[in-house]
Amino acid sequence: MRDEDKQIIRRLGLFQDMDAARFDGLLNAAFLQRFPERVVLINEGEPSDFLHIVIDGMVELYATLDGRESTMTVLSPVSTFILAAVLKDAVYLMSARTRTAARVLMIPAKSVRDAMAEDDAFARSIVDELANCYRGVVRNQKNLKLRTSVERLASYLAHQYVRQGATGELTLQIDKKTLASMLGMTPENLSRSFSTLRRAGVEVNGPEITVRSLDELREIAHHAPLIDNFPNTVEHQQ
Amino acid sequence: MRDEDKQIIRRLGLFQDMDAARFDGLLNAAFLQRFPERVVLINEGEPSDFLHIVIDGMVELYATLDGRESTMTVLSPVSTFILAAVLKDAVYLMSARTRTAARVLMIPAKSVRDAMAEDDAFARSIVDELANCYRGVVRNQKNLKLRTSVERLASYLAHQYVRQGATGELTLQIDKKTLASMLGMTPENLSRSFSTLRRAGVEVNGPEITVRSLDELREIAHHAPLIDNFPNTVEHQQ
DNA sequence: TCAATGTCTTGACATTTATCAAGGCGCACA
DNA sequence: TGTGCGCCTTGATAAATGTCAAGACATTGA
Repeated sequence: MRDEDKQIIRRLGLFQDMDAARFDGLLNAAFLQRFPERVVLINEGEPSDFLHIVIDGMVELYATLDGRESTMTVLSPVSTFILAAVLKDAVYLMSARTRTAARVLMIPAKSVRDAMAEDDAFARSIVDELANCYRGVVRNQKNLKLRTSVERLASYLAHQYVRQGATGELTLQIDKKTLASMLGMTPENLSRSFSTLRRAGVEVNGPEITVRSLDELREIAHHAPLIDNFPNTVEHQQ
Repeated sequence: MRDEDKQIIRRLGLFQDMDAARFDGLLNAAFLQRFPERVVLINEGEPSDFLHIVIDGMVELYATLDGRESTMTVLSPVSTFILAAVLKDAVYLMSARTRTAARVLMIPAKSVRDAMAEDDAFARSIVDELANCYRGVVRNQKNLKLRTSVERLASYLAHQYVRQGATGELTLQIDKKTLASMLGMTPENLSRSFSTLRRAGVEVNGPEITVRSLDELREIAHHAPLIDNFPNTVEHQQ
């Protein structure tokens, strides 16, 4: 494992207060895997063997019920996922697969639990991380229950607009089918939602989106800090 | 505060490993409030002043966006809520109000944070509690995204069926308007979903429900342990 | 006792969302 | 250079869900 990657991980809120020797020990037990796109990393229902950290590439968390499937979120670097399952030594509630070629750090679950048991500072960092994740899911659920699908799309675009530098142009990081599922609608519906937003100054060219006015988008979305503001760089996580 | 109530709280997973003296200190700083029904305890957006614990009665957590409102969950004793906001010293993401007359223990947020900073066992109990809550919300989100409204109702009834002793009879603990909102539908829709379930042996008499067969309900709901099983007695919490 | 109120249900209808089918487009690959 | 394939869009239609209005019923309080 490259020292550069080690530094990236060390800088994560989860690890930065950890005892140095223990951090090294944890990473020694871990391994950095390279995966091609569309590889399933985790199946829901399986026991949690590893804490995963996306170092590079994009990873989708999704869930299934009978034949159905729904994208819960898409993670970009650097994000941990399935922390809660690892801590509880429980089965995964979501599945995960790569969307692009990706590098994923996998830390044995037992090592994480042991580190938490021994390192008080690490235990407190975990509290902070979990609290963040928890609040992320709550925001997500509010988004789902309080907004229509067009509003969710507008809110998503407004979020990406800011995240990608507020230039008025943004690129969808994920394909539209996955985006649709993440926003809780069908691909056909997403297409139609985009057309609805055209009259609000949203132009679509494949994955390239032009936005006339952030405020207009936010008005449509009924922008609300208690749903849309992401306090840290932390994205949605399991 | 009655010693009996103290014992109840002490037995919660969150507090049972805590240093005894610190537990007493925490409770001394706290106060047990009695509220009539329909009293707003918390408004979303306000800074988190207290960790709340429902000792008696029912408390609804809900969220709003512009004029809209949605019930996130309804808590019964003994449940903590808004733990994450307290730990992060952040604003509440949800509002709370009593549904019945209720007794609520309120522990000053700063006391909780101080206790976590000083008591390592308490910090680890918090990790466990947050991980539980987190997984609860994830299950909830899967429920919302993967099931139709009739299926969500069937799943709710199946859950209550078991929870209330699997006698074939159960009583709705909350009014139907709130239940509808919690399940993500309108009251009218809930009524119609109940009629749909009639052909599956569900009889409704006001809040009294008779269920012919749990399996039948579960089949309709597409029962799945990874959504519906509640590992501990812990109910949904913030 | 009766009016007033709130809850729940039902019907008619509108809107939203999903499904099915077809076709355009770009891209990989033979 | 096709040719197939996957992705996306569009149209037609169906299903699910929401809205509005009315009425039944129980509860409360004057």
